Amino acid sequence: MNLEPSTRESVAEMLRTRGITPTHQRIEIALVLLEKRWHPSADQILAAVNVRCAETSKATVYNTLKLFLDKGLVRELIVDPNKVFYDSNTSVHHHFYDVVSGEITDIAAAGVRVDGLPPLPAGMVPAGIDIIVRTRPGL
Amino acid sequence: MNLEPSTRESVAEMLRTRGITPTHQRIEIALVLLEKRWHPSADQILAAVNVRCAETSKATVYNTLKLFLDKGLVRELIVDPNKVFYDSNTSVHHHFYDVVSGEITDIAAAGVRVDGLPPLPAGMVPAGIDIIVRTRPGL
DNA sequence: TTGGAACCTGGACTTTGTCTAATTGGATTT
DNA sequence: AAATCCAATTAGACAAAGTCCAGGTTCCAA
Ligand SMILES: [Mn+2]
Ligand SMILES: [Mn+2]
Ligand SMILES: [Zn+2]
Ligand SMILES: [Zn+2]
Repeated sequence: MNLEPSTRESVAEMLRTRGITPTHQRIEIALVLLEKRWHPSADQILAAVNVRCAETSKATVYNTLKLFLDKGLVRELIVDPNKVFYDSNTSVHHHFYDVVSGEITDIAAAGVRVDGLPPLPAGMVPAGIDIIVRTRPGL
Repeated sequence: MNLEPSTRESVAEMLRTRGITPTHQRIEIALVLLEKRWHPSADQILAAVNVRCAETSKATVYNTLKLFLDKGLVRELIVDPNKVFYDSNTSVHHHFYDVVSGEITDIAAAGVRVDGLPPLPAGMVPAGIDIIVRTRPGL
């Protein structure tokens, strides 16, 4: 997903492009995911979608996130033992993770090079490399 | 933790070295963690410790894992959305993760080089780099 | 022998996420 | 416009992983 000025209509169009019927709830969730560069959990998304009044259910948030994941609109970040975070930036990149505050920051993939990895286990095909640089507030 | 022929006594000694009073349960759990090169979840550890008869409780397994983690005997692997895995190999290394079977394989750190990472966010200090190479059974 | 500290335990509880059966709503047909 | 249909949504029950606590056990030192 790209970070551009997102009107409800442009988001609907983008969903259609990817073969997703743009319902009210799906548009709201997509808007929340795109509204800024962040890495929200399902809970945060639910809360953000329902700031004004409850219009979307927990089940729909989970259903929609799984749908978006499936259609490649969103990426899961497994970084915290307690919850999954969602990343609307689907281009290849990596993350800083502040183990104290839980804050996540993007690392652009351009320039990052990993050398010397051994060959994959027999019969395996690559499905992505995650680099997580864990950090802590300085001494 | 090191992978050596582990008698109950040698494990007890090792725990003492790290300032951990070696109780029956803690020794059993350490033995399970060391018995082979694997990356068990808390559940698997509980099961393994209790193969013969139930001698250790869930609470103790979680308490002990947290204690071991604290004392640097064990490392957490955050790789699966559903459960934490524990790694008795505390030397710096990385992992293959088969997203289908869930199998985890070590990648020796020797030879792996990461270049071009941006500077850490202001005021942050490094707390470790995790590289997870996700794989899938071939086409 | 007794007192205390550390340790262990069952089970209640919390959090995150899944599932299902019932309902809604919007497009399509008539 | 009314009826129809089906995908999407929903409340709430459920499941899995993990935490917490109050009471019980063990062990050691005095
Ligand atoms: Mn958890
Ligand atoms: Mn979960
Ligand atoms: Zn990101
Ligand atoms: Zn490992």
